Amino acid sequence: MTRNPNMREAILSAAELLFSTRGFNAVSIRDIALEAGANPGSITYHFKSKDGLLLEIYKRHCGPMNKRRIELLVAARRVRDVQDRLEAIVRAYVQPAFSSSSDLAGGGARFTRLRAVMSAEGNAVVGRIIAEIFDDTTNAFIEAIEESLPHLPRTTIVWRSQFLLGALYYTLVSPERVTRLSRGEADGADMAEAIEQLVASTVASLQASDVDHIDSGAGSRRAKPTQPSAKGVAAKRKENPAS
Amino acid sequence: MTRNPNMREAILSAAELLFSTRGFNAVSIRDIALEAGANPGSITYHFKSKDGLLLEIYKRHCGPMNKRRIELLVAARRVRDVQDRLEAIVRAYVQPAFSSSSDLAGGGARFTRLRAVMSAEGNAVVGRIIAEIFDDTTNAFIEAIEESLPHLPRTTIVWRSQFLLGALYYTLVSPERVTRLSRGEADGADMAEAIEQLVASTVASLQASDVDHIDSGAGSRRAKPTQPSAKGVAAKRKENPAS
DNA sequence: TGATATTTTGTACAAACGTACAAAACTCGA
DNA sequence: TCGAGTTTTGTACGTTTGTACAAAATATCA
Repeated sequence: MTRNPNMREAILSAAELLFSTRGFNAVSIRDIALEAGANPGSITYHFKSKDGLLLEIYKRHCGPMNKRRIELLVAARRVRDVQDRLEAIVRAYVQPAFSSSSDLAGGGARFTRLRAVMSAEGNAVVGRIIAEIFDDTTNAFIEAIEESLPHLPRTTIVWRSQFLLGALYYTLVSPERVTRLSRGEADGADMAEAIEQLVASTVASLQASDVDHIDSGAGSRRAKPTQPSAKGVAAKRKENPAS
Repeated sequence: MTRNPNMREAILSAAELLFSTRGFNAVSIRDIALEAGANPGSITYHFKSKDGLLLEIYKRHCGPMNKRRIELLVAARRVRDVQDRLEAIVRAYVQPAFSSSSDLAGGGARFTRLRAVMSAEGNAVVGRIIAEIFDDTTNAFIEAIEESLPHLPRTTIVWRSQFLLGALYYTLVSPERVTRLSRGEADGADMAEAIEQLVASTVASLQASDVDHIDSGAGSRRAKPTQPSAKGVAAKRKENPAS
């Protein structure tokens, strides 16, 4: 069908790069054309519109990434030791976000960074995709974690999965902050190190006991200390509930 | 000096709201004027340019927020029990990001969300401010954590502080994700709950032992198991180092 | 009140935006 | 080699953008 797929690929790649670093609205079609060595007109030819281009980027990456995640998750659930299994589950979620499963070289981190930026901008085009495509995968992970940590309320797992995704995003958005604050001792752009740190941190977070809730009474409370903590720590929370 | 400060405030407030939800470039000066009930021309009168407006928003919030953080940090460092102290330190960092210390009602979370969005967009105006204004405060927190967890390498603390900030940002950027994934059992917009969950998660993360590094030799390795973990967990990291 | 300073308004403009479209260049099967 | 189909190019369009600026309105103080 397409005689020269190179240009189409070049446009997708250039758009991905620019969108993921500057945001959607800060990048013009002319910017993308320049970066890709293409003519502005050929972008509308291939992708109909700027929104269409963004949509195509998502279509390109979402499938392979989540497929890889599920593959790794299935393997992870078979791990015997609870501690090791939990780590494998978290790793199955994190790893494909950094390195692309498909042939697209190293595009994984770039696409994840793109997702972070679009999420921050509240991009309307992307808004719908998120819930439809990603929630299924995320739910599979939450279920797997629930199974490994049956004492932990689902709501707490959801909160901690939110923190994981946020940490993941921000690591890709501002890696230079890690380098700067560590005074050069650590490299925020070292993806392998980032994965290890993120997995270790998240596993520890998940293994912590549930937070103490102030509504001491009913249902949702089932603080069963799994790990350390839970001493005189509670109910300090009322001074400034925020907007 | 200013005869009617209301309009100036209204513009700042409207800009803050719009920037923090849509991003910088997606919002036009005319949008802000409409939201504030002002004339587009009066925005350039008060703030010189769109960049100047953004800068003024930062000036308005950064000082009070970091001042409050340091106040809470000083108090936190005096806590005797190590566990409680660590929690107090993390809370001192998190709490002012959600609820504004100053008179501006509930503007804390909105400004923090703005910071998240600007960070994701790689906003040039803001780029400089971050390092100058925030790093001092952040370093004070890292030092306090170092003091409470002397066995943990500074680099690891930096990584985990990165994850904390990312989690904080994303919680404000996409609260509806928490609500959705928890099937309505949790409310992602419940700031008090978010703070508790975030503090608990972060304290657990910080208390975890250092990650195992593969370069088994020299210097930076000093894995001294503080908490649970560290079993057969290591060196699984080479399959796909990412871009 | 009248003079002065400050704020708001309305309009204007050059530049950049997303997109459309006809012409040119190209590819490839027959 | 020819001709149909595909891709690329160049240009042009109507909008919207950030900003400038003179005029009008408003507040402040003698």
